[in-house]
Amino acid sequence: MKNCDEEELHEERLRRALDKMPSDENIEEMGLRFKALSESSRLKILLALSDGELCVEHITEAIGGNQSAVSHQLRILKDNRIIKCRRSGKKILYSISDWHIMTIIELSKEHLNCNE
Amino acid sequence: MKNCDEEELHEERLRRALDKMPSDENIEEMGLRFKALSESSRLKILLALSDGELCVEHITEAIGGNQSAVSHQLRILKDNRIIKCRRSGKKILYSISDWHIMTIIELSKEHLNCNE
DNA sequence: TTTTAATATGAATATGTATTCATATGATAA
DNA sequence: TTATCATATGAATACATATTCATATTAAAA
Repeated sequence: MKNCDEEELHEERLRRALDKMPSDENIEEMGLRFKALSESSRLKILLALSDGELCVEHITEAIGGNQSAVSHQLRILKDNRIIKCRRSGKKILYSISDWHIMTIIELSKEHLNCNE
Repeated sequence: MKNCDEEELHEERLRRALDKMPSDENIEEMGLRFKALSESSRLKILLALSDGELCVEHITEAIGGNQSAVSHQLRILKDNRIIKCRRSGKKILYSISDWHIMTIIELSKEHLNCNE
């Protein structure tokens, strides 16, 4: 009966998919990166930094909300090595360190604007 | 003093970044998409489906865990219009509907494997 | 029509996460 | 050294999310 062929096709597909499935560890890490991009405030921070480094005050100004919340989000992005920081006088300047991530954000931005 | 120029440079940068900042609504939507990719089980489901449609039983087999958990995650992916489904006999076959998302996952997979 | 197979759903629980407030830190300026 | 400015941190709260278990749904088979 027809279902048997389909069944075999699907099993074959499943095998292929499992073969090229990344390790649990890698999948976990991919998930963590996407999670870092899953909150509006963090996305805004990254978009604000895409033209170059900014101090916390300016970042706070750019995304609205209070300074403490921004600092907490900056920490998450830094812990994920998506941004880095350096001191300059009294200010701490943050900047993008992982440009792969920015590529992904740009891609996603394009898809959103052009295709939906 | 040197800090003044830097200050102006940064204000200018901030202005430029804000100018090309997507709307809150768009940023929100980007965040939602990334959130859908932020859990290992969902990523695994999408990777498993990247070779073609599969029924829930096979998906469950592919990612481990129990059927109910998989159904819940399938629902989230479907609500986000990342996957779709159709019935075939007794089975419900799920498949990718948003190939943009798969491009993003592939990109992220490459970055993970090659550059870190 | 009744039974069975495959999947979906709801409630409960546990865990994770963002935000706020108050305060600590740490470098600089006085 | 002391005071001040910019940022970071911790605790508390409120909200979101994943997972499990038990059960509902629905199409197909008997």
